Parts: sequence; C-alpha cells; structure tokens
Amino acid sequence: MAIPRAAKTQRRTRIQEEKEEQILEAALDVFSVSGFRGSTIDQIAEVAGMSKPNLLYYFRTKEAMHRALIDRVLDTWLEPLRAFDADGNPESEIRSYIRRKLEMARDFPRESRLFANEMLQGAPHVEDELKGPLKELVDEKADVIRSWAKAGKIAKCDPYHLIFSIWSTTQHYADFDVQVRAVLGQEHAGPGRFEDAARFLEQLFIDGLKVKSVPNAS
Amino acid sequence: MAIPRAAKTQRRTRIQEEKEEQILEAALDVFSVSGFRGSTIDQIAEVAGMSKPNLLYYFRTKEAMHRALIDRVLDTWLEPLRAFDADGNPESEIRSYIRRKLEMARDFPRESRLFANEMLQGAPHVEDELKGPLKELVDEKADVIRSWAKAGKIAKCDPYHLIFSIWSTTQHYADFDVQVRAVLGQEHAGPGRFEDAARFLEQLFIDGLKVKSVPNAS
DNA sequence: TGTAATGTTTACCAATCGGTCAAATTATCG
DNA sequence: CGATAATTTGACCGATTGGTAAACATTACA
Repeated sequence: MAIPRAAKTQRRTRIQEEKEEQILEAALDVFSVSGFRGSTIDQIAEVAGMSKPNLLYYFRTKEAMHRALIDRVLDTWLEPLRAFDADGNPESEIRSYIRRKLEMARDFPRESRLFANEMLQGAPHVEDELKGPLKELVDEKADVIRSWAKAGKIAKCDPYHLIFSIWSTTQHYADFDVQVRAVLGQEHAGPGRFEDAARFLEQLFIDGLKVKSVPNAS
Repeated sequence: MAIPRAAKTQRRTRIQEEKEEQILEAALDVFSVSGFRGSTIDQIAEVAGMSKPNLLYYFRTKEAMHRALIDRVLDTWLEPLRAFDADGNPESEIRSYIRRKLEMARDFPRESRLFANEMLQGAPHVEDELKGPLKELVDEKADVIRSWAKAGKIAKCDPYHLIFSIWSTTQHYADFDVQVRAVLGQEHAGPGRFEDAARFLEQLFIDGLKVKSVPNAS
C-alpha cells in the first residue's frame, strides 16, 4: 500500500529527494513564467519528464508544489539583504548589495519571476511572510541605513524607498528581461548588459547618496 | 442574422462602444492580476456583468480581448516618455518624468501590471512592439540624454540603463504594491507613500546625475 | 408600424483542468 | 530468493475551460 510522502519510514528515500528536486525544478520553470493560476500540473509533469499522477504522489496538490517552491526559494532570495552589514562601510555595503542582487537577477531569473508573479497577483500565498519576517528584516536594515545618514556617512533619505529602489532596479533585469533585450538590441543585449547595469547603478546610488556639502552649515 | 463586430454597418453602434468599453474595463481587472493564461472568459464576464457568449459576440476570442486591451493601453503607457523634451532643462525633465511615471503607477496600476504580466511571460503578444516602436522611441530619447551628458549638463552615464532604472523604480509601486504596503506597515502605507517615493527618487536621480566636479580638470 | 439588423441568452460541445484509484512495476532488505 | 514497502502508470472522474449554434429579444430606421 503506497502512502504518499514517506509517512511510514519518516526518513526520506534517495529516490524521494531526487524526484522532489526534479519536480520543483520543473515547477520553477513553469510557475515562474505563467504564475500559479496560469500553470498546469500537466505542463510541470511534461517538463519534469514524469507522469501527472507521479507528481501528485510526491506533492498532493498543485498548491503544495507551489508552496514548497516558495518556501525553498524565499530564504535564498533574502540572503543578500541579510548580509547587509551595519558595521561595514556604507558605500561598499551598498555597492556590494547592488552587485549581489544583480548577480541573482542574472543567475536566478526564474526565482525572481516566481516572486514577481506572486506579487502581481496580490501575494495570495505569501502575504504572511511579507508582513512578518520580510518586514522585520527590512525594518532592521532600514535602521542601519538611517543610522548611517544620522552619522553623516550618507545623505539623508528614506531608507525604505532606498531599499525598494535597489530591489526594483536590479530585479528589473530578470523580470523584464525580454524588454531589456528588445530595447538594447542585438549589439548591446549580450551578457555584458549586467556589467553595464552594475556600473550605472553603482554610480547612480553611490553618487546619489553622497552627503551634500551644505555651504551655510557650520 | 447576427454578425459579430458590426461587419455590415461599418460604423460602430452606441451599444457597441459602450459594451466594448465595459468588457475591456473588466478584462483589464482580470488580466492585470492573473495574466493571460491565468484568466478566464467567465471571470471577465462576471466582472463585466455580462454573459460569456455576449462577450464573445464583441470579441471573438480571449486573445482578441487581450490584444485590444494591449493596443489601447500601450500608447497611454508610453506617453510620458514621448513628452521627454530634448530642449528642456535636463534636471526638470528628469524630475517631471519621474513624477509622471509615479502618477501613472498610482492612478493606473492595472495597466502597469498588465504589461508586467506580459513581460514575465516573455512578451508572447507584444514582442514586435518592443523591438519596433518602443526600441525606436527609447533610442531617440537615449540620444537626448547622451547629448545632455556630452554638453556637461548631467553626469556621463548609460542612457538606456538610466531609462530602465526610472521605469523599474516607478512601476515598482504599482506592480509590487502588496509588498510595498506590507513592508511599510500600516503607519506609512497610506496614500502619502507616493509622495515619499517621489521625494526619494527625485533626490536619488537628480543628485546621482549631477556632474562631478573633477578637481584635476581644467 | 413593420422589418431587417443588431444584440442577448440558453443549451451545449470537445478539450483540458486538478485530482483519484487500483493495478502494475520496481526497489529494499531479511 | 521472497515478501513487503515504495514507486509508477493508465484509466478515469467531475468541474471548468474556450468557444459555438440557434432561438429569442431588442433596436434602428424606412
């Protein structure tokens, strides 16, 4: 008698690990393009090279697949922000944060699109994570940025909107990849576009956040 | 005998205009949230308050609805960029471009999400528009920005990535609205968030694009 | 007013959807 | 090996999908 998801043995089989990995990989392919509603189990099954009932042996529902995917990807996705160091040099911290986010857009575009799809649909599956852990993390880092501004290390600015703008500019290269490539044209849409973007964004944010010398200040 | 879409009379009836408007309005509601694949004619029909066959009397297929919607919205969406004036003052041109894009994110979030959805899915329905009219428009404005930089009116920068960064930062407030609200929390997620964003972005882009005084230059 | 064109609805279709089931196959291990 | 548990599959289910046909209702206009 087959009991789904290894209820008996507790420990996960080698096959289980492999197949679940294989399924989530395919699910990422599909969900990241079509979103939850627009994706079908059959599509995922075909990409995974498995039969539909076989997928449903490892994940009981389409929602369970999506859920597992989100859970697995969420941590990775927030890692760069966690690395944001209060004790570091503001300029280099911001610079390397932009770099890392841009690298993620380049190396994990599907993960970026998965979240983008989720956001567009009103985050029906992750709203709790947004209001909980994400908000707390951003609040913490916003404090860091605010303290930098207070110490005169960077210009005074709204730390939340600074974080938003770094998120949006970097993720843009994953989420709107088609548009970026179309506009840049064949000559400039090569792999070098990420380097160009990095140079521009670093310049923009570093210079844009430099403390303004106020003539009439002491 | 009913012939869809007024093939006989050539001229469009009052009813046709009203109903087509009504349908596209509902279609925008639905498509902008769930994307093309994730949306159903039944959903649109329900939102429009009409029966499904009645929708299909005005638009022969789901694709036709989506197509009509995209066509209608595309022009509006690019209007702010068209208004970008080569003869104007760079600082105020960029400032007002950001303002206008931010106002559109506030006032037409569905239109923004419609395009975002389309981009995420690889632009299967608008790739031609991207590579044609959009690229030409951006090329033209990029030239303007480049000439400003050459004239020493703004810092030297990649004009394409500048445009991308303005697009992404402003549209973020429409496309990722849920996330923005969740992170800002109840206190700061009110209507004022657009003003806060405008202030921050103007500061960022204006200061970030100021010409750097190079000490060792003549 | 009459009538032809336009607009709307009910009933329906084949295809696809998420998901189940039982039978068949394969892996594990004493 | 044998047997038991784990895995895989084909056949199938009711609901939903995009779309059609034809009867019915309404409008426009001579």
